[in-house]
Amino acid sequence: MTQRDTKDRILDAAEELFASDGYVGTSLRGITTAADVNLAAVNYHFGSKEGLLAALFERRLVPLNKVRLENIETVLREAEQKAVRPSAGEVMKAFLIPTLEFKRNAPGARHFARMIWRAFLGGDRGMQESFLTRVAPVMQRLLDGLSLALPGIPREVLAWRLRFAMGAAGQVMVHDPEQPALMTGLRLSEEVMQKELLEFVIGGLEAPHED
Amino acid sequence: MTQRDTKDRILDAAEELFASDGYVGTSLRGITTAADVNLAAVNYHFGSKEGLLAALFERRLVPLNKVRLENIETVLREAEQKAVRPSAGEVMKAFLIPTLEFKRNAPGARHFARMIWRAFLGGDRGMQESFLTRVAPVMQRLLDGLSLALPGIPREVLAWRLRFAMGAAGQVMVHDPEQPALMTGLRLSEEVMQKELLEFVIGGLEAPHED
DNA sequence: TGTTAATTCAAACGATTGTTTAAAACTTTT
DNA sequence: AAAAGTTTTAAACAATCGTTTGAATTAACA
Repeated sequence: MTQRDTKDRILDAAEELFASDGYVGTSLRGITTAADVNLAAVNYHFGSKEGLLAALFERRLVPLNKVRLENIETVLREAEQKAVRPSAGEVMKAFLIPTLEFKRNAPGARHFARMIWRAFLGGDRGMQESFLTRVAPVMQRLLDGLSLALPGIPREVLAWRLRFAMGAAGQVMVHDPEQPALMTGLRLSEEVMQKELLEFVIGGLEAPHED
Repeated sequence: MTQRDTKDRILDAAEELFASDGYVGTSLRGITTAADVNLAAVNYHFGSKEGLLAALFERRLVPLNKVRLENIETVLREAEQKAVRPSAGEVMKAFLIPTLEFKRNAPGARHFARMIWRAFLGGDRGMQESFLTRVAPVMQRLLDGLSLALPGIPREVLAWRLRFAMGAAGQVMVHDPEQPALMTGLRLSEEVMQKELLEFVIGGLEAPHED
């Protein structure tokens, strides 16, 4: 089973390099050297550099999105059964908690998390497209949930608040404890940091709205 | 005065291309073609591609930072004179309003704004460094102001909340109305969008904090 | 074990990258 | 108007990019 070995080694090296140097900033030679495989292996196993990127998305994002969507649906279903409104915090946690866990747990996933959020936050062009088409359905349901939770706030406004929340969350996702800090005084543990993110995001989502 | 003409044409073309394709994703040939100047002009006038980037920062970021810092100092000084605490909203507005205005007003500055926030949000490596060293002093004073405004919240937590706020603000800054939207239902005018950002950010900064 | 298929390998492909060169064209100064 | 300085130009530089090739090697099946 050298094949699966080679493919996985390439995927692992690629997501680490894509995360730190970006898609265009990473060369196939850099990847194959890090993975200790032949240069041609990428084109043999994945067809092209773009094919490699697609395989990375398939490996991690698809299962993650499945969990996130299920979580959101569960919150919405339970609220409906009890005939109460879900809270903005519940809805947002249904999305954010698996997302944050995903980054914290799997060691390789951490790099993928950085890569994916760089794409979202406005990074490489090619990445952004592959990424957006895959998360769009999750975002839709998330927005549905927030609409239910905060009926006093127009949907367009909520769409923007959701995007703001994503921007804030991205700061945790792209944060690398090993890298020099963006600001001094950012020395919180990952867990505390994530609790703080939830506080901030919920505070922002539920902020009073005037027309 | 063909010289100044050439330099400015290069700067204008560069900030537009850097904004949409990133630093590594943009070639000098693309820039010089768009600027309608000879390829060698970049190296002649700016020394190198990196020198061009530095010149871009110098042209826009330095004066912007000056305004932002003055605004923050004014808020802090006035609060001190009145012997009251500044509000988190006041402090944050002192930074955000010139920032958002900067994007909205100058037509070329819009591209620079996108470029700069892409750098902050985790884009190109070289950009991030040039950028961070220049905004660090502004961030420090901003954090000082927030510490005054919200004495009940530890400084490390505030540092993270500030970073979250920057992540949220980045979503407005990188937003391009001409580009396909990240989510459906994001069809607000720039002004409304900016008002919403302030609501969200202040709500997040002032969110209740538990240890 | 012999045959076929899948994988790895070194080498090269053309295209594009940032940068340099030296002559030509243009300005400014004397 | 001649000289000196500045800017523009076309051409080429070596380096690197993603991709392809065909032979060498390994694995799977008969």
